[in-house]
Order: sequence, then structure tokens, then C-alpha cells
Amino acid sequence: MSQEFESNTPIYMQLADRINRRILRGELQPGEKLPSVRETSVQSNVNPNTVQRTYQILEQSGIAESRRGQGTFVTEDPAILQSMRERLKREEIASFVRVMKDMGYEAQEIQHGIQEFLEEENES
Amino acid sequence: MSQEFESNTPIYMQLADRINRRILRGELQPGEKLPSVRETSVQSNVNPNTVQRTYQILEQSGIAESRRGQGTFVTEDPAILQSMRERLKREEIASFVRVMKDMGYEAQEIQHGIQEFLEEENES
DNA sequence: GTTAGTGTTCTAGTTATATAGTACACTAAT
DNA sequence: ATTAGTGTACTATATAACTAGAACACTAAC
Repeated sequence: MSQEFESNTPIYMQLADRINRRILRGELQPGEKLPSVRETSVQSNVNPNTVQRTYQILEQSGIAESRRGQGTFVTEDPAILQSMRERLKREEIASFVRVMKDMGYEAQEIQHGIQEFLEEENES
Repeated sequence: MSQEFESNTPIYMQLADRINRRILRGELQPGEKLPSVRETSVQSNVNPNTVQRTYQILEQSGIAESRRGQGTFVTEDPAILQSMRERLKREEIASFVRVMKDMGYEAQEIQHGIQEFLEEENES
């Protein structure tokens, strides 16, 4: 159970990221109910308050919806999920490319590095 | 001058990253002297103590060397720079790929996404 | 209307970070 | 020897972020 958390970034953000990705990759379906604040709190071994902040973030970003007395649910709107998936994809790529170029790598080297890595990963 | 700092990560780390990358991309040459703690403090508008921590990190990672009474210098050893460059490259790629796969993207989509991004970037 | 389950809010404490100020240690030049 | 310039170390303080704990508010089911 309960994966560990890194110390450098806030737990509620790490938790939000994890849930976000589970939704984006379809592991959690649109309209599906997330575990309650308290249940997640126990399972992840963090304070309910921390989970609450996580759910608050998920709601603000539009990917989930909290209904008092009922629970927190993945948004029903597949368009939101799709656009968020595209946006995050682009952001991740942009950030990655920026760092690589900042280290002095050119476009071709970046592409080649990725390709090489993916091939190696595939072999093992 | 003095670029701004983000609030989420420690200033001394952001500063270390910046200098690190300037070294890796050759903007700061092996053996070159970095500005003194106090000078950087003024230029970046942060406390000397914060700069000191930055330089301490750079020294611990082996990319720079501090000599009491003289200053802090980029390492003379090109092998260190080269291996560090390779290591960071690989780490960045691995981290990027992990996140992308975590969002549900397959190898091919990742490569394609990168390619697309780089082409767009080239046009503008 | 009572209860169990849910999200929400509030107050306080802990910790990490940054800063401030001062003093020390060493080097090179004069 | 003195001086100016450098890195280093220490203590104390302020502030913001994170976490903890408890209480509140709402909903659905019985």
C-alpha cells in the first residue's frame, strides 16, 4: 500500500499529481467516485486535511468535482479530460525541451537521446 | 539584471541549477572563476548566506571548487563535466519518459510529440 | 429525525527556508 | 606586517508552507 512521498515537494501536490495521472491514463473513469477524504487519508497515511487540499486542487483544475455529503467524482466531461491531457502533454514536453536546451543540447541531440532511451528500455 | 526566482523551490537550489547549466553548456569555461559570494549576492539580490549554500552544493557535486581566500572556480577536469552532462541528460530523459508514460502515452506518441514540438518551435 | 458517511473550515504547531549580523580563516599583493 | 578580497561558520530571527487535530455542514438512507 501507500507509496512513499518525496520530501522536497508538498504531499498534497504529489498526491494530486498521482490521481491526476491515473485519471488521464483512464485508470479512473469519468464519473467514477474517488475514495473519500478519510479513506484516502488512511490508505496514504497522511492527514485528512492534506487529502482535502489535494481534492480541492483537483476540483479547481476541473478534473474532479466534489459534492458535499456525497463524495468527489471524476468529471463526466470527456472533453475536459482530453484537453487537459493535451495541455499537460505539451507542458511536459516544453519544460523538458527547455531544460535540455539550457544544458546545451540541440534539437537533434534531444530527439536522438529520447530514441536511444526508449530503445534501451524496450530491450530490458 | 537579476532574474526572478520561483517561490516553490529554494533559491539556493535554483541558483545552483542556473550556474550548473551555464557551465554545462560551456558559457562558463573549465577553470574559470565564478563571481565571489558577496558579488553574486549583490547581483542576484539575495543574502550572501544563500549564495554560500549554492556554492557549497556546486562543490559537493564536483562541478566547482572553492579555494579559501581565492574564490570558487569551475572544475578544470573536462571528464567531470562530460560525465555530469551525460548523467543529467539521462536523468532528465528518464524522468520525462516516466511522467509521459504515467499519463498513458506510449513510446511512439512520445517521440512524435517531441518531434512535433521541435518543428513548431523552429518555425516561429 | 437519526445516523453514517461525506466534504469543509478553522486554529494551532512544526518545519524549512531565507535572512541578518557578526566573526573567523586563508590568500595574494603591497 | 598590513590590507583587501575571498570562502566559511555560527547564532538568532522572521516568515511561509505544511501538517495535525478537531469541529462544523451537508446528503442520503433508514
